Amino acid sequence: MNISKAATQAGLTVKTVRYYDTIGMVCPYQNPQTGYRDYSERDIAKLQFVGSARRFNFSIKECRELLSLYEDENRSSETVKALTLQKISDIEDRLTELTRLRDKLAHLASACHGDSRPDCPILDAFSAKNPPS
Amino acid sequence: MNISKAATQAGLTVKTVRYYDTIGMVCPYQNPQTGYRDYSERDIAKLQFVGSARRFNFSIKECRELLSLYEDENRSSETVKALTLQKISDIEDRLTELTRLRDKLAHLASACHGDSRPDCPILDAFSAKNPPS
DNA sequence: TTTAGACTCTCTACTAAGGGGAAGGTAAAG
DNA sequence: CTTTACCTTCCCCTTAGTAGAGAGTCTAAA
Repeated sequence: MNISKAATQAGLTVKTVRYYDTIGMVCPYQNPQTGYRDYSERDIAKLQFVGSARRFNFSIKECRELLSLYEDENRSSETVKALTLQKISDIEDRLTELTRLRDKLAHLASACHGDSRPDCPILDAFSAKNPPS
Repeated sequence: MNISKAATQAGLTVKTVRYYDTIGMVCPYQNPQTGYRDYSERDIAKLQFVGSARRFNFSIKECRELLSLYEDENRSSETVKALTLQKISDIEDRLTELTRLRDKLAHLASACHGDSRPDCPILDAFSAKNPPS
């Protein structure tokens, strides 16, 4: 199967699919005469798998790990679950951080009258030697 | 003031401070004999300002905008407030997205028994043609 | 059979925001 | 005078691709 059809099937762009080949993640048979890539059903499944995992915020490196587990008939689901729980924990850290950031900004915005006058508590906060925590 | 002291005062690394010069954001006087950068008090204030804004998740481009407002005696606080509200909205979008992601992953993790057996609903979900929304 | 258009290939450069380290000049202290 | 600390520019590396150039290939219609 040609790369554009493979990309469509997997819900990815052609560029991305080609990239996944160059980094050695999903490497199809490549016709030595024409250089054209030829994706098998198994390759498509792998592309779909990686696409899903990426949408779930797993990094390329983590996708590699998941993919090797996906292909390993003797895997233990324990390993996959551990990776997933770690990812959840990462996301929650990021959530905490972003929430705090939003609250601080909202606090500053509410203190700023937002009119044509130049004085502004937001800029004041940014220029403070010890910025508000 | 030398770059390392300037960096310390602003809570940034030397590399970052030098970078802010090369991109034209905070450009100190540079001794033409030695090439050494010499940061004034005003430069330090700008570095601190940018550092704060960066910590508040503003991009370099946005920091440039904020910095020019910071330096503009005739600014209106309206502009700054608008930028801040936009940033808050961006953060909230990201929060929504991450929360949804975490919930999906948590759902998958709870369905996985996580033992030494190979069957795993997480991998199943990733390999599904129509991945779970 | 030729040719136009669609598809593919590789290669390079670019993105954001710096970090790491090399090679070499300068300043301050012993 | 020498050592050490600091400074400079330069280049490569990071993530996860995206954009585009120039060239080769495939397919369908004229």
